[in-house]
Amino acid sequence: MMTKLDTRRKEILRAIIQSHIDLNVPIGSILITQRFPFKLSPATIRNTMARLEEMGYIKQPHRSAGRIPTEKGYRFYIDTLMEDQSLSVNSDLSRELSSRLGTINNDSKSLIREAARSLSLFSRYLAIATPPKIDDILVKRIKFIKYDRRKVLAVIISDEGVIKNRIIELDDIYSQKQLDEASDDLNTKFSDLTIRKVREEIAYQIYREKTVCNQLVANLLHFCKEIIPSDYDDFSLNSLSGTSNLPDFVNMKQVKAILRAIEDKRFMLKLLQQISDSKGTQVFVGMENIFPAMKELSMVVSTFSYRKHESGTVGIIGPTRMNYRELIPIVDHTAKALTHILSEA
Amino acid sequence: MMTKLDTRRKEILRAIIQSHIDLNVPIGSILITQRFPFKLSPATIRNTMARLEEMGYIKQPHRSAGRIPTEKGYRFYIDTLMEDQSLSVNSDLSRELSSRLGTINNDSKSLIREAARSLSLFSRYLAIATPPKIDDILVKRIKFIKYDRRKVLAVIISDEGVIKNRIIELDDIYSQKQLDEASDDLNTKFSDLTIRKVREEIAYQIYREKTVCNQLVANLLHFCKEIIPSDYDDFSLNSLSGTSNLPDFVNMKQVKAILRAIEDKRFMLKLLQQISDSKGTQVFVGMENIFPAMKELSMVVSTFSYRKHESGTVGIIGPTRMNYRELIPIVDHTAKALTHILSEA
DNA sequence: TAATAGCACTTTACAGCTGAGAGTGCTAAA
DNA sequence: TTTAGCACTCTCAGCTGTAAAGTGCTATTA
Repeated sequence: MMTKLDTRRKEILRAIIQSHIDLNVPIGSILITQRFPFKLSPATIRNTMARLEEMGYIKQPHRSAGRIPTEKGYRFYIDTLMEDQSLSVNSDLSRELSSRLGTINNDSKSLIREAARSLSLFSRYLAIATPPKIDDILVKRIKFIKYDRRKVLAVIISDEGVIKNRIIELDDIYSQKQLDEASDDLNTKFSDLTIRKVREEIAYQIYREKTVCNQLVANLLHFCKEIIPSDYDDFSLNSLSGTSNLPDFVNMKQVKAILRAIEDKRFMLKLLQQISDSKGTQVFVGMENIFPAMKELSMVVSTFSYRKHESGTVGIIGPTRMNYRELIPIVDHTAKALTHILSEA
Repeated sequence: MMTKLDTRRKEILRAIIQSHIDLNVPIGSILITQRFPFKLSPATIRNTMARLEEMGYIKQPHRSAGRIPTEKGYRFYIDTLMEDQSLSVNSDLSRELSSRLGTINNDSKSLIREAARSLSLFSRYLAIATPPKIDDILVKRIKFIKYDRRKVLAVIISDEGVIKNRIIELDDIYSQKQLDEASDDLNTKFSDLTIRKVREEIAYQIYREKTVCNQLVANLLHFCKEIIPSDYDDFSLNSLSGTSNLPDFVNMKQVKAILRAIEDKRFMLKLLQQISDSKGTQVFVGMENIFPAMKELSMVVSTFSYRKHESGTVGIIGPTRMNYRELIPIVDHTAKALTHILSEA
């Protein structure tokens, strides 16, 4: 008996949430009886609603209004009530997405940016994408290219291409051959370490300078220290797309909060940390845990991986009442498509 | 007599515009007599206002409201009525700006981004910055670095550093020496041409393939064609900062319009063309000429130059009633500081 | 003759009121 | 256990009246 009651409650909760997602108004008992074939009178629905409210799944904006889902309600809906739609939508979107990403020649930056753009187009919400964490990328080679009397182009290369380059100016004039020797020296030290390790190693080498016999190498080491990037530096790579969709679903204060958050490096760092720990598509309902004043917003986000290394993130930010049933598969699929395209290149 | 009247009208027009900038309300005749020591009665002010309205410098939002400036009024104010403030403000801001830009090591991208950030901070409006047009940059050298069996890193270098790099995968295995020869070959053709010229030249060379004797060179030529950037491609470099300031001065529709415009490459292209033709700081009052639906917005924008080449732009977008007297010098000074820092590196 | 004071008129913004509509909880009956 | 009925609550849109701000016109003044 208890079980039967429970399933009914679940059904009604689902009905309320789906109705609220569709209509964006507080949902009353009569509306439910009209939209769903429960064969129950409004009064019965009301009783159940009262119970659901006690349990914290729904709430009233004010006395004598319909109910709207709480965050707990959405959470429960997403985790256990919502039926998967992944296949039906994909066939259509999948083509479109693939063709959009397919036209980009294998430049990972543009690819990630285009993924964000597509996602914002499909979802009509704000899309964000962050590139893979660079701290864990393996450094393949450090190369110095002479291109003027004293000017040298320093390039740090990983499996995935150029991580960073910078023109440096040396005190003395060196030949390309000397530079090659120096870079060989450095490469034996650093190659196949992660960027994080390289940074630590450089600091250590500089600390006990004695170990470095060659003056040029010592110089270059100091330059490397400056050039070596860190996750924290390079958030310019964040793609966000669809800011023009923003005003549709939020008020001024929220626009402000969102844009500030996204401009803010620390927020993005926090985000990355939260997400890249666990793989797959995740939903954050009501984001006040991560960033205050975003509490009426949700984020659907997924990770993609770039070759074998650490994963980047793509996702959307939208109102808490967004259509999770449609959007979760879209985000999921976008991330998978990204992983696929990036890995085959 | 006519002259005397004219100067009075000018004074009153200035008073109206400055009051409106300060208070953001329609300005009535009594308010003017209170805020300015004209020694005239409100009735006289009213008569003058009626004349100014006939002439199109001010208008009433509705019958029996105070007057607000028209675009023509702002234009006249900026061009002839506004007294320069450049020195007084600078001493303070100049330090702050220099210290902010000074901490950035000479990476032009970050520098431009930081300039936009500072500008948005100082102005409390939306700041934008576009890097120099790349079409007119001189290509210094094209270099191919082998780093795996078939994988080669192609780097296009100008005076200003790496323009573009990309990993390419060749069909055959070549030694670094072969690559060097090939790149020497290409360099004799392309070095010291502008990017635009190089693009044309590559197209021409590919067209009449016979001239190319070496198979490797022919291959690389095709890769170069893909890699060589164009102005239109690379608008990801646009910096905008202070989007969180946006909601303060515009309504939802405008937020939407602005953000869409800025995400839109074509808009930025149009902007660049309009501006980089003439040097110095310019003001666009009411921007509907450039982008429809931005008509209640103005843009103060200035150009900076990166070494001897084409200039980039920095500026702010704000409400038509922004404080031009303060902001024009700020934008102007930011552009000059950028030019200065970029040129000394 | 230019500047001013006075006055009637206009328009907006705002607060307060009202009725319709939607929804609830409770109670009594099926 | 479910349902019908009912009194009650709350919001929303629309209307009204009033105070405030500002104007243009006209008669008067220096």
